[in-house]
Amino acid sequence: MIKVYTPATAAVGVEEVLRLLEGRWKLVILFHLFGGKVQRYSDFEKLIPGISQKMLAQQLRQLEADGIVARKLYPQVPPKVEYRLTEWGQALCPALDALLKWAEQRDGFGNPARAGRPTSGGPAA
Amino acid sequence: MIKVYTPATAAVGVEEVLRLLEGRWKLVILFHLFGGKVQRYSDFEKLIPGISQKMLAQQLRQLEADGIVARKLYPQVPPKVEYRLTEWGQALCPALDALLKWAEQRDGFGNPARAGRPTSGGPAA
DNA sequence: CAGTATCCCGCTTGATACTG
DNA sequence: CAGTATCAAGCGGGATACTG
Repeated sequence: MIKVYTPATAAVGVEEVLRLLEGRWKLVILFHLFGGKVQRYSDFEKLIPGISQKMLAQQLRQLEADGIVARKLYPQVPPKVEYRLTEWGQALCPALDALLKWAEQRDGFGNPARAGRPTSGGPAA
Repeated sequence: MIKVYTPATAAVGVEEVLRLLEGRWKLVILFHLFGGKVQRYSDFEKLIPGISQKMLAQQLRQLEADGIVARKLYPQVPPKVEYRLTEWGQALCPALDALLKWAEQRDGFGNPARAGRPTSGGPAA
């Protein structure tokens, strides 16, 4: 079954994907899980400096609700929880790579080295 | 030259890309330009119901500043302005397709038909 | 250990009006 | 035709404190 998109439906489709990925910390979380890695709640707190417990929990819950990460609770005291990617979540990796590759091409197309809006750069602050 | 990413730098890279794409109307605009299509300001107003002049202008300016769309002004009265994608902007299309394809795979991985957060679906309202 | 509950602030968006 | 200017609202996110 091949889906056909109009400009409007394609845009909506991509927007839905972006909505899954938007959120100040989701990408970092994801990239700490790609490749089959498994992390505990406290691992993320160490791996991601600056994140608050509220945000960590919130972003994880959303990723879980969206079927991207899987949560495994070990009912013991003290509690132990593991996070890993779902199969579908893993499948996201190549798509994100495509975006990265696209970004890398930027200066390859005779683009005048982004005068307008530095994406991060500018002279080292 | 092959770029090497850590979880953190990869996340930042993708975030930078997402920042270019975020904005209530950018994707629709983009999809109305993919395939070499050229549009005038007023075309967008017709093609995109609900968009205000302020938002249209703003999103176009940002896309232009980011090197994704090119603006061509014909100095005449009344003014005429055309928008098209840059080469780099065109190159974004396959990457977005990858995201769309990923979204389509969702139910293919034994995902329980997204109980948590319907991305749009649910039984026809 | 792994969370939840509140309060507050900034930024993006929307509505509306005006102009070269 | 192709914009700019101004003002207010909504929502995501940060700081902080508390709990099974």
